Amino acid sequence: MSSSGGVVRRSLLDDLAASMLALIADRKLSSGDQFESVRSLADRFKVAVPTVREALRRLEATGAVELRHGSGVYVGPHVGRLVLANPLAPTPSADRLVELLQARALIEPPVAAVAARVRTEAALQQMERDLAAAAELVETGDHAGLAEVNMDFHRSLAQASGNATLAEVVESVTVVNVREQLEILHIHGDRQTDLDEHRAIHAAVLAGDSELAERLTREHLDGVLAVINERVNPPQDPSTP
Amino acid sequence: MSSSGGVVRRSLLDDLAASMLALIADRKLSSGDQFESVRSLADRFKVAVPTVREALRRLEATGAVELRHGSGVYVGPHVGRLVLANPLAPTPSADRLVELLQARALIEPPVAAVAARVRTEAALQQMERDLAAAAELVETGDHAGLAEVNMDFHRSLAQASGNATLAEVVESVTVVNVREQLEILHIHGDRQTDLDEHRAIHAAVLAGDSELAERLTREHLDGVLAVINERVNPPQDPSTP
DNA sequence: AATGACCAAGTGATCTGATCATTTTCATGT
DNA sequence: ACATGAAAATGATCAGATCACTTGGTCATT
Repeated sequence: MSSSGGVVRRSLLDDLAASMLALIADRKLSSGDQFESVRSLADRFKVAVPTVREALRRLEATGAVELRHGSGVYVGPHVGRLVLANPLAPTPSADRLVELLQARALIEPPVAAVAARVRTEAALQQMERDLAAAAELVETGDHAGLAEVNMDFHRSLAQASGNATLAEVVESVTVVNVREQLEILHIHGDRQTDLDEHRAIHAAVLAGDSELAERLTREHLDGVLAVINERVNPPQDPSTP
Repeated sequence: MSSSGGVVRRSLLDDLAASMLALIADRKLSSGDQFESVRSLADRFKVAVPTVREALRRLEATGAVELRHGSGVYVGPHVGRLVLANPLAPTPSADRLVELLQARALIEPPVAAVAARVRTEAALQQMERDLAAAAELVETGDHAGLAEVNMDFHRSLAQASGNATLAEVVESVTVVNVREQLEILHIHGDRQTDLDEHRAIHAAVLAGDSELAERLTREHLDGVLAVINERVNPPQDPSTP
């Protein structure tokens, strides 16, 4: 009988996917490295090509690998992550958007506080680059690009906490789909204000003032949330019930 | 030409996966419902069986569908989610485990506070069921089962916040892999104490005392974190450098 | 009538082998 | 040195076949 007590039922595919991940780990491959061709994998594991491809699709779905037509199989950007944004998630509804922002307003301020205490060097520099890029895009009026860079800032802030799991959580809730949704709803805060607030947060983190960083981040996200709430749930006029 | 203005480069597989999700949405299928056979899908979309299977594997990886051998294709438990735990994640290292707990200790207390304000009815009842199950398992000494039910309690707590995104985040960071890791490290807090603390949190939420719920949750998780930290980073003895 | 063994249809899992499409490489010619 | 274009490597898709598992019904046994 099985020694682990568990059922040995794992399908060929489960084994395959696990083996391929193990292979990547053994070779110490990391994001962007080329892996191995589909055919050679099929040969190595003594299975047919379509089977290998199914296993690869599974890995691909979580960002563990990438399949580039005509080029090869590569290690993906999310290999080894614990929490991810659902890559198949549809553009969220307005309600879901509010929920998402509420979640961020709850999670990110404490993360900023930690970031101010830890201050990972690389992340600080990344924040500065994000701010510079944002300033540039405010000038040129590239609103779509600006929205992305602003998200990048929040992710870099989370990186500064030095906690990879926290960074993954924040990255997961700062998904880009949201940008589309914001544009659909024609929600735009004052872009210069956003930039100023981001700069203030960065300064607080740089100074190691965790309380200030937390408060500024909370105020910033609450502000965004207020704008969105106003759009999604227009304030009731008491005179017209 | 394309009406959406986006790049039309999406591969056949992207279209397939998206179409199948749309089909599920159109039919208003939800978790557990039977979908459609692989062969009929291949027929419907005029593609070969292996292609359909690749697309299904992609959906399967995010919990959008399930393939049951000999039975059929079913809608999965995570369809429509925004944030998920990486289903392919390896059992985390000790360091990663500490990070994960730190993240939970940061995120869950404010969630508990919201839960105490909102108090979703169904979630409250679920918490009670979890507590009852936990009490049972404390008696029978089923430690593995107990660890799972304790995780369930934290998930139910997050559910009570009424914010699906928050619940998804909490579920993602309360992955079961951690149980294995805890057992590997032989980390066990006092099980009766855990149960008592969970009961106290539940009571605070039930009473709508958000400050208390937050504090209790924080103390609870900090306690767990302290135990783990002690194991992973044994306190330095100054007399033996 | 209830139970259990057995069979058959439906369905997923895997294989084989081929062909098409894209990328990359590299020899060739200017 | 550079541009060109063929050739090789590689992923994408197809077609059809066979194996394995689940399920529901049949039928004999109790």
